[in-house]
Amino acid sequence: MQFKEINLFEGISDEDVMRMVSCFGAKIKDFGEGELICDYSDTGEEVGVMIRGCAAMIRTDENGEIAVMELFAEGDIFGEVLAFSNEAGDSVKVIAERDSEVMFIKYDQITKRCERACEHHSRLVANMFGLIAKKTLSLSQRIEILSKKTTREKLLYYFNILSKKYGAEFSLPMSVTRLAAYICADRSAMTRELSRMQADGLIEMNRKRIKLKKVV
Amino acid sequence: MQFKEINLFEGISDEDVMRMVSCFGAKIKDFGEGELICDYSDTGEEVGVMIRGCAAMIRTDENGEIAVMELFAEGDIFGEVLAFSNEAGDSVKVIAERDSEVMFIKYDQITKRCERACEHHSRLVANMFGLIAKKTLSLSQRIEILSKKTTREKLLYYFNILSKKYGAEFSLPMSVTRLAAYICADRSAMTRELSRMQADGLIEMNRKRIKLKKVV
DNA sequence: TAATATATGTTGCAAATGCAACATTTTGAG
DNA sequence: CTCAAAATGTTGCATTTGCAACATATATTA
Repeated sequence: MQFKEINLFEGISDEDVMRMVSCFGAKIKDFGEGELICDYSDTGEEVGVMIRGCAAMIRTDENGEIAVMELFAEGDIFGEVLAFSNEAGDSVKVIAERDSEVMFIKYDQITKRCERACEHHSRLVANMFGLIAKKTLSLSQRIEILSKKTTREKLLYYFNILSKKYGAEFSLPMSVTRLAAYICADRSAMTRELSRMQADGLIEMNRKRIKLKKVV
Repeated sequence: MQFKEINLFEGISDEDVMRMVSCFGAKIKDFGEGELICDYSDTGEEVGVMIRGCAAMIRTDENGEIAVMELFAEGDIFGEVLAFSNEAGDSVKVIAERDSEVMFIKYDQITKRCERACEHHSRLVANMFGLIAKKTLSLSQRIEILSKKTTREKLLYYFNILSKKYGAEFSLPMSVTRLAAYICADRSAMTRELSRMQADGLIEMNRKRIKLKKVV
């Protein structure tokens, strides 16, 4: 295991992580492909850390419609309190997409100063804040995008965010189909708008490769 | 001062709050109406706690357009890391709307275990998690709303959330105009849709008072 | 490799929406 | 109370969008 690559444990050595894990009474479990990692009907006050593999958070509504809410890769954390609202009372589950290893830590163990006063506890708390803040940021970013009126405005706003990160030429970090879902637009309508934007000389596009002509 | 009413300090006595404040080196400042509380151009690693009064987070974009992003009441916390993304590089400021009192605490003081080992430090951290989680929840709730295709679906989803909280009859927690901004719809178009929903027997509505006929 | 599933691209059409312009009501300041 | 400002309600019209039904391209698996 290389815990160093997991953001939650950044700045903490593998040995210290192991020490904290036992101090916290955290559990590490293995899951095969398709196996249920957790179910948010029974609310556990735990945070899950993807040590290895990947998983998907799946929502099933009362009509049986299934939606992938989030994908988790190695190093990602997930938990009931972390970034999803389930006001509709739908079934929300996390399912392993491959063979995976997940660590479960109780929230109150993170917030409490443990009795043995683990050296790196405050670092863990700071990392946790950082991760939640990052998630919060990506949520508010998406709200900014969704608050634009037209598909063109949504796309341009999103492309500008990407261009600030990667420059005027970049590859989409997701498929076109997923992009449509992300900006909550009909896929075909979005493709049509992308064509128009090319015709209007705003972008050049080839598959996932995009060149933003006029950076705002 | 009654710190007990401030969520961040819940479960901590006023005396202990004062003790922690001095231990943290936190500052309490007064602001008059219209005064600048903080500016996110110069990024301070602090969290602000509204002790008294209220304030607004204001964004000004490159075209000089002004938008109220958030309103803060007594007990609310705000901070750079907390729930806003500023990819567009707009000017974001927090302005006092009345005479107000604000406490500023440095993030790392919250995450670090202080040297004098304040008794209630872990309670503070837990409260902070709770507040961020609450904010995260409201953000993802808004995303759920914005992801609905039609104005009617947005409204019904939002009304159902409210009805789970307050029952089938409730008052809007904001003005109709603000509701339109919240669901990112044109105000007049939204009003039109509300009329149609009444005509279709989905709701009864009188000003802010709403009765949801068919709870989903 | 072939066969199948998935992703992408295109278009007509009906429905939903934004926008503008207006009337009316409510609120708040003096 | 009076008056002005803000909020609310209404409607016609042009634009944008979702939807359906396709064709084609790419990826995946047997």
